[in-house]
Amino acid sequence: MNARAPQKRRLETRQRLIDAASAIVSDGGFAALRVEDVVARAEVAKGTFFSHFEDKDRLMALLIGEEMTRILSQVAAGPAPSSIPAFADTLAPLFDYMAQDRVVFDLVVRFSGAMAIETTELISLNFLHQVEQVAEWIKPLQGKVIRDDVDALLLAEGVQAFAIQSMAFNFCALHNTGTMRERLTRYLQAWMAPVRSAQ
Amino acid sequence: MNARAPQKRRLETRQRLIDAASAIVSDGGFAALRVEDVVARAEVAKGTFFSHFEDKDRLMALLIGEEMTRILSQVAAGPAPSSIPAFADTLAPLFDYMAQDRVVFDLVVRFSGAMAIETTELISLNFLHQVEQVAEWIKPLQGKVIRDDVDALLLAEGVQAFAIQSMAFNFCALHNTGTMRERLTRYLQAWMAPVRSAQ
DNA sequence: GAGTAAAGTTGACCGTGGTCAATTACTGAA
DNA sequence: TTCAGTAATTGACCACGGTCAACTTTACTC
Repeated sequence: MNARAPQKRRLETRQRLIDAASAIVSDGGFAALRVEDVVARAEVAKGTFFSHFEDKDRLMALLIGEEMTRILSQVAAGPAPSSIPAFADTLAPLFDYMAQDRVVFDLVVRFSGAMAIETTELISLNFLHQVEQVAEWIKPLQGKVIRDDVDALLLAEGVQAFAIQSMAFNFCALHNTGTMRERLTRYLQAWMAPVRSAQ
Repeated sequence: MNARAPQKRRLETRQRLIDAASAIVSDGGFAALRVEDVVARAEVAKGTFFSHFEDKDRLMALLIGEEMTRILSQVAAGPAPSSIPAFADTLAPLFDYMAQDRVVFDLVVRFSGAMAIETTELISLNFLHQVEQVAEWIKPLQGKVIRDDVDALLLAEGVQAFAIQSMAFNFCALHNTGTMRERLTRYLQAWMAPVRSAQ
């Protein structure tokens, strides 16, 4: 019923593939990643690649997901933001990584909603953790510098939505005024600040 | 300096390609679209396809953009929403079309920020028009059922950001509770309602 | 150690998007 | 009408992701 544990050989092969791919990406970027180059560098046959990864995108998603996880845990270990603009600053390393490259951004968006049921997609999990982390930061600030009429989790989801929007605008020819962070800060101010109705 | 006007023959060929592609999409969906099938149906050579469209994605973006434009103008011709939940209802035809199919959604997101400078990408323009339209709807409601401490255009951009987020969650294995519209309505309520600070 | 079933790997092969030098059709000037 | 120059089209060709039946290695049983 449940699968047998993989042999040591398989784990080594898998690691060789990942290492080869990482090396190629680190000089040349994701756009330069070719499956043939990966298997040549890892000294395995092409078929082996696809026995380890469903497709090329999954491997890229794995590499990106690992890096995002690393960055997020670093961010989470640091100090919590204490004001609304500080949220954009604190999360900047993560967002800069996602927006660094069109290929990366497209893949992140594509995989942020997991591709299929029952998957353990790193990027998708990372997005969940992001939201949880942001919600944790928000809670103690609610009623002070952040509105408290809305659930912290919903606010955190909004932060993510606005972050994606800001990143997309960053690549967009029609919205080329201002930096990503300025734009995001404006959104977050409007989204999270306690508002006194004019009425 | 500026290019000569295209010959009639060229315009006819282009239309034949578009018609062929439309026909294939309408039975089989976007996932079934093959360039070879399109050129076979249009009775032209493969090279002709790529002299008319930069790549296959641009043709798909064109078809999708045309449909989105049609839907948006229909929506714009209808009655304006007069409450926050009504925004989700009024825009539903547009969002349903975008979220109907993974291929469509991915392409829309990819092209919503135009791909390059100086392009006239329909989807990208459509997004701008969407924001303008939504802002027009928002303005007369500000100070009544919608907050007026934030610019209508910024609010409209937020509507778009939340719509994308809701659609993405719709495809996501990890967020499979509730419909897209319910989710969007919750966001919009929090985003646009006049809020009295608890403080 | 021999036998064998499952895991792991291989590489020739295929599908499909995209290229480009060669060819054909059109246009406008003389 | 002729002809040169340009627009439009062609299809053989390539690049690259992905498949799968055959083969090799490993792990387990007796």
